Amino acid sequence: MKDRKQHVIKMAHQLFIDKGFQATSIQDILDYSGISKGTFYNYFSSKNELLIALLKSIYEKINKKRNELLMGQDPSDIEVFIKQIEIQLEMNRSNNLSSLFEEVFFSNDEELKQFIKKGHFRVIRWTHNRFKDIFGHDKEPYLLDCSIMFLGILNHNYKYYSIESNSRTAIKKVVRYSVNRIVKIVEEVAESDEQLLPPEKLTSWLPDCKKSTKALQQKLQHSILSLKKSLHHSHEPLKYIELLDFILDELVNTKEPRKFLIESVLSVLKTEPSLFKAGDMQKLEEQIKQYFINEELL
Amino acid sequence: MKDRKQHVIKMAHQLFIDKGFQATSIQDILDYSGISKGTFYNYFSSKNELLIALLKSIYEKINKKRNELLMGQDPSDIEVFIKQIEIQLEMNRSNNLSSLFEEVFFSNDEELKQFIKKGHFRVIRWTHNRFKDIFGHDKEPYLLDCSIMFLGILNHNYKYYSIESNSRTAIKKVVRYSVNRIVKIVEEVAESDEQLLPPEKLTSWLPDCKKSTKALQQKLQHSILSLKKSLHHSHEPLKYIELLDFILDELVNTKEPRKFLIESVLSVLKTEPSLFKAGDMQKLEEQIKQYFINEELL
DNA sequence: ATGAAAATAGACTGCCAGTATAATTTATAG
DNA sequence: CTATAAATTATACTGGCAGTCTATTTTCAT
Repeated sequence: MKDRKQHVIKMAHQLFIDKGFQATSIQDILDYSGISKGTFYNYFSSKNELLIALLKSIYEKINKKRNELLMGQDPSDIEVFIKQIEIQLEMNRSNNLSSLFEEVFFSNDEELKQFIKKGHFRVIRWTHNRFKDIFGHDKEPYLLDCSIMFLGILNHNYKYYSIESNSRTAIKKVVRYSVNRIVKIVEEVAESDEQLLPPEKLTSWLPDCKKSTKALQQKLQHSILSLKKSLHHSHEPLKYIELLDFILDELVNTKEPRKFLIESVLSVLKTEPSLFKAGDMQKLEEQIKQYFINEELL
Repeated sequence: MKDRKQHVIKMAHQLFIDKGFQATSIQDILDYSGISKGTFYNYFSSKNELLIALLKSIYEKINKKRNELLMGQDPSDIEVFIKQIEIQLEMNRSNNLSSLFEEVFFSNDEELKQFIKKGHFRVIRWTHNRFKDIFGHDKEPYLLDCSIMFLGILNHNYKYYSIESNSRTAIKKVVRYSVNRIVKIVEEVAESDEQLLPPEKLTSWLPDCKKSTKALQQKLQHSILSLKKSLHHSHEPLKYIELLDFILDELVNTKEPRKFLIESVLSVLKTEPSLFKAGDMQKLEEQIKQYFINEELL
């Protein structure tokens, strides 16, 4: 009955949008979603945990949409970036995320605070990575500052502009305006050569778990190599080798590997059960799963 | 026993700084400040009301310090502005205001939310007024946008920079950096002639109570005129006329009249009780008091 | 079909904000 | 100085909440 858990999250989300997070009591959620207390505490250890589950699912959705927009596009094309940011704001709006965030930060639950904080850091990191794509290597020393300033500008502009009109066109206007500003700021700040925070700070905020990631990558490489070897007997090895190589490349060389892509490739590979030894495929899947769990923890 | 109320506020403030607002129960406040529940609810109708009282006193302090810095200085001197912003951040830091604000916004108390929101608007308005001083009239159409962006940049930069070092020099660095950016942004945005929000929006966010203010101003003008007339018999009328004119000018032509200044001038005027008719002075004082109450309500 | 394991319902506990009432102090008038 | 009214303060009480515990039902593997 996993749908039931999803159902509870959905109902709670509705209540949060309608009444606000704080104002929604657990009893409200029980009544509205038609479950009992035992069930609730079986799913979540607290209201905060439920919120974290909800936010995670929204984060995932945003991430997925952002990645779809980038697929097959030039990463240095700023128009793509603009669309990505628009999506992000649009999702915030439709999920009442901004008010949720604001509410949430006053919580005294340390875990929830950490979660939100990590979320902010991840947004900064994502923006920073995109800025590297867009503005190029020579601007890099200034790009962490610029990411932080960009998000500050964007949030503030949106906050006050949306008082007046809170529509899709409002979002577009705000995003365009904010991006226009940051483009000039990047130029200006590089010229005046002022730096507040060196980009390396990011890795201390969000440690890459480099050791464990490295170790996992080696295991993955090994698994895939042995899979490729066992392909020699296949009648179209090239196609499968390409797929395997893609997986490896996506996991090892991409900042944020696209889970859904990898999963679809895996499913293709699994359509021919005769290709590999029974355990090998499973082993690979297990490792990939582990990899994403690792990613998630940052 | 009015000190007792102040004492409670002070003790609560300490607790808020130590444990956070949400995590502090009313019982904690009662224990820590050695009063009983009845007393507490006699002073404040709720914990939120206490918070509002606390914030008001902090706002006043900040405002006073800011005004002191501006006294006798050139308002267009950006170095003065920098010092004012530094003071503001410094006060936020020492009072743990930023975390308080963040906590507070997730409250479901509508009154408290409105209060905080109004506080944000006032900061924007103050910044906007200062920007008008600094950047001049021709930049005015862009200065509301710039105020909003400046505060976004400043907050974000400070938020993330203070993770690394949270000292007085950190504040200075962040403020200098942020001001350097906004100076260039003002130039750039004026050149590209882009506008998001027209500055008139401010008055709709913070209505001036124009009607009542206008009416009060006329009354004031009248009172002061009659006081000036009665001065003809004095042996040094000029000095007192100047003082009276100063009060009128400060109240009518200044965006944020400096209460402490006006009060000190009033006290000087009152040192010579023979100067004016008994009731006239009192009437003036009453009107000025009314004026500030009006101001406070926006 | 049966027994173990997981899911569910709802009663129960303790805490907290806010209220009502009782006791005490303070102010005022005779 | 005393009596009485008013304000202040202390504390007992209420209702609602989050979270726990236990008994019951459902699910699933064998």
